[in-house]
Amino acid sequence: MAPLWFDGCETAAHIRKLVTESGNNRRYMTTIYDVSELAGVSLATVSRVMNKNANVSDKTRQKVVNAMEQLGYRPSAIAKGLASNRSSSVGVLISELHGPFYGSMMSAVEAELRKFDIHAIIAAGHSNAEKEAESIEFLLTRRCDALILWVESVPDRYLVELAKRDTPIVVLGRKIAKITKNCVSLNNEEGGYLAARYLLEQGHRKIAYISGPLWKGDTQDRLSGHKRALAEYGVKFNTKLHCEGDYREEGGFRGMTELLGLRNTFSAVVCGNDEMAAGAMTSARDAGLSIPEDLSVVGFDNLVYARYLYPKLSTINYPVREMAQMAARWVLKHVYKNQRLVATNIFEPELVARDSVQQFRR
Amino acid sequence: MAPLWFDGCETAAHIRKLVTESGNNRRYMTTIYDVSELAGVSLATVSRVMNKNANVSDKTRQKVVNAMEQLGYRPSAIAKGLASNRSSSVGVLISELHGPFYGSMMSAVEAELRKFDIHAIIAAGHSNAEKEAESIEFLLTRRCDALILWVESVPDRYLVELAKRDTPIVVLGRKIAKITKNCVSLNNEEGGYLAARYLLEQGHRKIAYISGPLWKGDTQDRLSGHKRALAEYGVKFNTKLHCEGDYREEGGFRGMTELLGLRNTFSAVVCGNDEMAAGAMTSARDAGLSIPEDLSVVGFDNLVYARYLYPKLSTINYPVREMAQMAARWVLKHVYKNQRLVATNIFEPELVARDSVQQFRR
DNA sequence: GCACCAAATGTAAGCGCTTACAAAATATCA
DNA sequence: TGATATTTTGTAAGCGCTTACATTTGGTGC
Repeated sequence: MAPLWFDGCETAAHIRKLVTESGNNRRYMTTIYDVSELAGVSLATVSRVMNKNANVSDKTRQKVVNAMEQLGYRPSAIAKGLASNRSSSVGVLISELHGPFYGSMMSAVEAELRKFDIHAIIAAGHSNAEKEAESIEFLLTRRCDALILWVESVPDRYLVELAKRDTPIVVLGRKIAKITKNCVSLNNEEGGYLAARYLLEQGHRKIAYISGPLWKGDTQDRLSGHKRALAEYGVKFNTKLHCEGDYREEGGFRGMTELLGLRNTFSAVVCGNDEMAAGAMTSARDAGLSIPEDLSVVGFDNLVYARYLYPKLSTINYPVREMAQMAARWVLKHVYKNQRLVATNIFEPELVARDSVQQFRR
Repeated sequence: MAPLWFDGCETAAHIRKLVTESGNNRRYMTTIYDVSELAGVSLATVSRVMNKNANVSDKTRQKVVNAMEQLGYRPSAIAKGLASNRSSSVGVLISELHGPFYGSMMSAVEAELRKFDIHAIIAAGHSNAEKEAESIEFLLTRRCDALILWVESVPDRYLVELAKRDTPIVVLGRKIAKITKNCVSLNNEEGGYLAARYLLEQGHRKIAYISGPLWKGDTQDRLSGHKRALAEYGVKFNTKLHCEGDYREEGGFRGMTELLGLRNTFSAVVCGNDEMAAGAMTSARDAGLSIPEDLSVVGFDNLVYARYLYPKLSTINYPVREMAQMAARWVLKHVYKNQRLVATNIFEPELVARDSVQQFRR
């Protein structure tokens, strides 16, 4: 019969017994303690062989490795994190978990970090200040060693404050004056400029514009680049040809439908991003227009599938993958002291000319 | 002068002092201990107010909440996990972090879990047995409370064994005989059947097929559904019209190019998924064919962007979101004891007829 | 053989929480 | 009012690791 304290006092040690003795159902995973016991060494030694670093004789190491194998031991990242004050994970905040743009970003960050056995903990901000802040809180709670943030709604000062706290951050896709060193961003103004200039060069003068939501920084930047190009060619920006979208296919579709409904004449349209371009093209075609014969269109982002659209979409390349990789490297360097060179903070967009734009002929 | 042990002995208590006294750089986040001290209550009480459950008087609760606020306290999920043997996280393994299909899946799982404050820890398996197993190990290491797995390469028996261990699993998109209760899958055979039958109904007889990789289970199932439909219409499956793809746009492009190069005649093609359909359409158009006039095409998956392709793609609906949600609910029910009903294990595909298929006329 | 040193191993305290149990405070009722 | 039941609070022992420091072991050179 078990001693009196046996019932109430469920320490891991007892559970160990229960599990082995009776197939008890309580969840219990092998610990470093089990390993040390089986191998006949101390906890510290087991810890040493796990972390590869310290001096352990081959004989001992072998004993430990065998014991681990035999027990199917899996170290607990949780316990390790608590003891070492390092979680070996970095928080990644993006707007949505789906969507080609964020997908590439996430994928690139993850790939870069994983090379160094760092894990990305991913959260979605849904382009909403409250949810963004909440997700950041969450990541902090998870004790990430650093944060890579693609945030659209939270104000600059919030990020500036955040940067002062214990967890290093890098802000992606946004340039904030007081913490430029923590920012990796794109020259959106130039992108907007390139798109418009391309159309102007092809002879277009009546150019419609389906922008992203106007409250977003990148929307504003692209728009002002757009205007700069127009001005350069002496074309006045016509607000009737401007329509606010949502950076999604639906928005592009609706935008084009609206633009067409107004009986404006325009020979080309630039869209705030490729997804909207896809939607806009569908709408234009529904209205009986052919692209690019009746309407030229240029997008922004150069998503993987831009070249599978019909006609293949001319667009502005957004080097997301490179930027995401850069963010990851920043973290690797500054947080994990991996000495990689970090060079660029601001990336430049490029025009990718494909088949959706035609020279203007009247 | 500080006592002798002060230098070498960096306990959190000392760091607390160092940080406050000298702005020392060591990372230190406020702990439950700081809160309890400021509020003038015990650790247990603070823990109680955090977990909302137990009996705490309003007065005390308020003191604690104030202290937390004042200190900017953020509980450590790591410490909590260690102490409670629950990480409040479930591991999600998918093939790729990018791509519209997995994006939807991930997004749906995350949304469902988040309602209950459970976090998804996401990992990629890259359709490669070794990496899949490695990722599973990783998630186990992270002490996830459950695993939701979309795995393609790891053998059935591996999963059967895994299911016996301490961490509950649910397998998505794959049906495994010995653990059907843990599986949420699609009737792929029926999907393949529906796609082919649709074409046959429209009068097509020479039907090409660009499948996914043949080693994948779903590829096989769809293919056999395809053959079943052909047989029903007395059409012989022509291996010369079959081409193995990779479920990606590139594969569809290459597949179609190859098919066309062989100078076969066929009036329609069914593609293993929408991404390949997009690639195939591009290739066909490059070869001067119009769709659907010269070639009808049907896809599989019904990705969000399928209806933005040109022409709008006819395809088979794969209810990923619903399935992902179901997997999440399974976990919520069985692991977190949230009493939601779980009904379906096998989902049925449906034909979505749009514009990429035309009645056959010779 | 012995002193000495480096390498190998062990000891034990601590990471920030949870939780069983004990103790104290308050409410309830005769 | 005091005895008892109930609610609120505190105490302290873990959770599975890391790591500073102490101790042991096994070579060296003389």
